[in-house]
Amino acid sequence: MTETDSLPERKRGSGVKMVYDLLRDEILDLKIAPGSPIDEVQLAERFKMSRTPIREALVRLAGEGLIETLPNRSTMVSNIDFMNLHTFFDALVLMYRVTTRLAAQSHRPEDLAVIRGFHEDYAAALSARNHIAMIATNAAFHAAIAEAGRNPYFTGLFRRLLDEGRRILQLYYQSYDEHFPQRFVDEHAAIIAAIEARDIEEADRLGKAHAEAIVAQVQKLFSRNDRLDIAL
Amino acid sequence: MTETDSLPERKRGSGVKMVYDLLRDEILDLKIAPGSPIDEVQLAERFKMSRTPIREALVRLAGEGLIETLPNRSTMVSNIDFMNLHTFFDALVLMYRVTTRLAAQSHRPEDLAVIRGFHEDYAAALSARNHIAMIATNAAFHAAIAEAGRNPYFTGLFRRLLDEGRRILQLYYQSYDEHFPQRFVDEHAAIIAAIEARDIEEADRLGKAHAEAIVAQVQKLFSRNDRLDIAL
DNA sequence: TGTATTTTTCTTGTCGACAAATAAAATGCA
DNA sequence: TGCATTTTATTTGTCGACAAGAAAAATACA
Repeated sequence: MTETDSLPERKRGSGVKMVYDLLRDEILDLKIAPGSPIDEVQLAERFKMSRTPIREALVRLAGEGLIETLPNRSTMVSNIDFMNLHTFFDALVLMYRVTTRLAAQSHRPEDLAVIRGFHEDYAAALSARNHIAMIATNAAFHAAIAEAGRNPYFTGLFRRLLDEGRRILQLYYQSYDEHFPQRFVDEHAAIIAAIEARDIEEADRLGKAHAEAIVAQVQKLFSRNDRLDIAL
Repeated sequence: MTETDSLPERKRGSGVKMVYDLLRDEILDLKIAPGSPIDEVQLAERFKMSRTPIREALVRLAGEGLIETLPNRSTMVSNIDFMNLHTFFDALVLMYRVTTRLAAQSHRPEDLAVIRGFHEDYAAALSARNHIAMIATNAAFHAAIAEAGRNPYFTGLFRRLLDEGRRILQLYYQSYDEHFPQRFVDEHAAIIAAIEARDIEEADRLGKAHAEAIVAQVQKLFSRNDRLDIAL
């Protein structure tokens, strides 16, 4: 796997960010399975740098709860907490509602252009049956709505939740294999309309319904496999 | 300042946590002013360890937004974002409401004992006019309520908000100098009663009112000093 | 004297090496 | 063979040193 550039010239300080970003994506896209061991030395030689910057990237990931560190022993990708899935979804639904409300209330015209952009990206990703792009653009779409609500704290919290949810959605989408429902695209369109009309209650209602529809399907999926895949 | 233990025997891995905890408290209790520079070398000799574990602690703090790092140049304690205070308070009020509601809904008898314990600690700290203890016990009180709601995600988010708010509350309490209002204690008692009665709507209402009362007073304080202390 | 350029200084970022801690393997013993 | 104990191996945590980058100081030049 020679996926690092050949020239050893690297800008001072860029290594940490590169390793962090890459590992983060690999974890959230399930390219590295939950529970997988992470070896500092291996990463160091893979990226052709010392263990120090690798370690810094790992400390950051641990701070976000994406990896877990057993003192003096090993570090591994965090497991998905299937036991408490519903608590995660409760938080997600709440944030969907709050951000959609705020967007309906405080958005500016230029925000809608950004939101529509991601909306189209999502539709395109769905047509192309590209799991990873669907998840990324869906998150970008909702994050853009949160941004339009103009509350940095909510936006920050929401982004964290969306990222955490990437792994779960990944499993969900993988189970489809074919034929994604067009419904999500339509719901997104309806949410945009409500925001543009500054109809706060309608936006809230749609955000809630949208989130709960997703939650219901994910829950249904996992209630089937609960006992089988408990390790993954 | 010889505040580190004399024996050089330190358990492997404990240094990072110690530095992290200590710096964190010093920052949140405003013992280190926002904007203050942080010198790795200085910390290293203060704690009699190498820069490596110091650095790891700083990376963690940076991950929480408590310090900011200028690439290749310097690192300093983050400034309090006075411009966006209201967005922080909106988030805080929401979390007060949500956690109080959930506690009223899902608490178990043993939770109430814990909550009451912190309630009494808070009352004692208020009588003793101990700013720092008041803030700590107040946060512990509300965190205990969140725990009783049995949603780890909400609890985690809420704790982060409460910690972030410690610096603001610190300024707020410092402005009192004397004579703290008994009202907060009474409001806490009312919240406990509503939770115990499992009266969700009342708990929500009280949580909202409690948060908004604090917010209103803090806002009033800062609208006075806004232009003066903008640097701090 | 005032400005541009070089030099110095100071802090961070990275490295290679070593020590501690734990798990795994090997050994001893009944 | 089965179990306890010692030895080895592997991985993490820590260290001291050095190099890069940027600001501050010093110098050159008009």
